[in-house]
Formats: sequence, structure tokens, C-alpha cells
Amino acid sequence: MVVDNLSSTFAALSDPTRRSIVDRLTRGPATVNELAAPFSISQQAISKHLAYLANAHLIERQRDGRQNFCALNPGAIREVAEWADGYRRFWEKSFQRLDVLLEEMKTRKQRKRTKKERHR
Amino acid sequence: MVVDNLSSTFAALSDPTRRSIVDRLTRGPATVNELAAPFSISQQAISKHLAYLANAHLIERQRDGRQNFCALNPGAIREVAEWADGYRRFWEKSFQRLDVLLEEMKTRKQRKRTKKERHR
DNA sequence: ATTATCCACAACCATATGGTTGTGGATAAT
DNA sequence: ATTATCCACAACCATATGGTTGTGGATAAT
Repeated sequence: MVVDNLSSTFAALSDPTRRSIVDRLTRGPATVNELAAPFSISQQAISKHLAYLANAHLIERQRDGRQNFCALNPGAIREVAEWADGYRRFWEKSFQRLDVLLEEMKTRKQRKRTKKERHR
Repeated sequence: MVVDNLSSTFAALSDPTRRSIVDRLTRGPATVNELAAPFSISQQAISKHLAYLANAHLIERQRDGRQNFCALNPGAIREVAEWADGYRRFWEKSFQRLDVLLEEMKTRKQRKRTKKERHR
């Protein structure tokens, strides 16, 4: 089990079934059975997925009798958004940046070639 | 190996070593050795991490002689940002939404209790 | 020509993941 | 009181992950 906060969040989101569940929960809370209904896998498998989501704090659970309600915790997704947004400047205004970088690589190579003082 | 695009991206980002490498690459491209230097794990382990990152299109590689340069592909992170941003309205303007949802759950339970026509 | 360096491939290991079936405790319905 | 339903726990399995050591092909340095 991953302990790091962001790591467990990303891990939880790396499965399409779990992302689908997250998406379903944007339409309001649901019981385990309701969440399992659209899928062809077993209820137990869904319970496992929910455990991962809860572990990453992507959902909150509230038991009531036999039923176990799940609700989205958007705060966890917000953290993902904020992490990704930290890289915004790298995709903005330079869609061709990759080419630029490759050029930079070649420049570096040439620098290395002309540099004869390899005295480290 | 995961095939789904977003799934492999999230999986690649679920490891702190790989996120650290991604972060390093914001300061420009680097060789495998340079990327491996800050870590205490083996060069081979880093090569594996780089393979996952490349597989998820988070980095691009450019071989030159013995060296293998890696450069960040911000487009992949942008996709993550866009995915997360789709949930923006769920965390904006209602930090107490979770409480609201739990209330909603209880309401639903009561509705169920008063509903006597269980004729499905 | 010889030696050193960069890097990935292979084989291996322990643990995690994503699924299964079997089961049973609580609770709700009859 | 009996039966049905909701859900999770356990044990199991195949595969993926994150690491290791051993190695060797290319290339660069001497």
C-alpha cells in the first residue's frame, strides 16, 4: 500500500473502473450496490475499488444499516488539479517546446565536443 | 501494462521517484545518468522508471551515441490538468458540500422508509 | 588497439493489484 | 421467527510493479 498522499491519489485514479465510479459520484452519493450495477465485475471487486478510493480520500463513506453510502470528496481531485497546474507554464505558449528542447540537446552535445577540459 | 491513455499517465505519476524526475526535467532535458544521480537506487531502476514515463508519453527520448536524452512532454500533464479541471465545479463554492451530501443521504433513507410500494 | 563509460536487457524476488469464489454478520422485509 | 439483502472479509490466482545483480553492445576516451 502506498503511503504518500499524492501517490495514492494518482494510483487510485489509474484504473478506469475507479475513474468511472468517481464520475458517477458527481451525480450524488450512492450505495455500493448502485455503484456496482453498471459493471460486469463482482460486487466484491467493486468493494475493493471503493476501498482504494476511500484510502486515497477520493470518496467518503457513511454506513447506515446494511447500506454503505459513498460520496465524492472533490478536495482530493483538487489536489491533482493543483499539482498539474504547477506545470502549466510548460505547455502554454510553446507547443513546439519539444523541438526546442531537442535543439538544446544537440547544442549541449556540441558544447561537450568542443570542450576539451574534461578535468573533473 | 495498462493500455488506456489516462490510466497509464496516472499510473506513471503514482510513483514519487517518477514525479521527482518529471520535476527535474522542467529545468531542461537530461541524460539517464544525470537523472539517476540524485537517487540512491540503481541506474537500471531509473531506466525502468524512464521507460514507464516514456510509455505514458510524459517524456520524449532522443538517443545520441551512448547517451539517451530525456525531455519533458508537458502535453501529457496538460491532459491530467484538463481531466481534473472537469471536476472544478465540485470543489468550488462549496467546501462543505460533503456535509450537504451526507444530509442528502439521510433524506434518501427517510424517503425509502416512508415509501411502501416496493413493487420492482 | 585498449579501456572506460553509458545505458538497457535478462533473470530474479517480494509485494501490490485486480479479479475470482466462498462465506457470514448485520440489518430489513415478510 | 424466518428469509432475503447489503456488504465486506478471506483465501486464492495471474499479472504488474519496484527493486536487485549480472551482463554486454555501442560508443567515446586514451
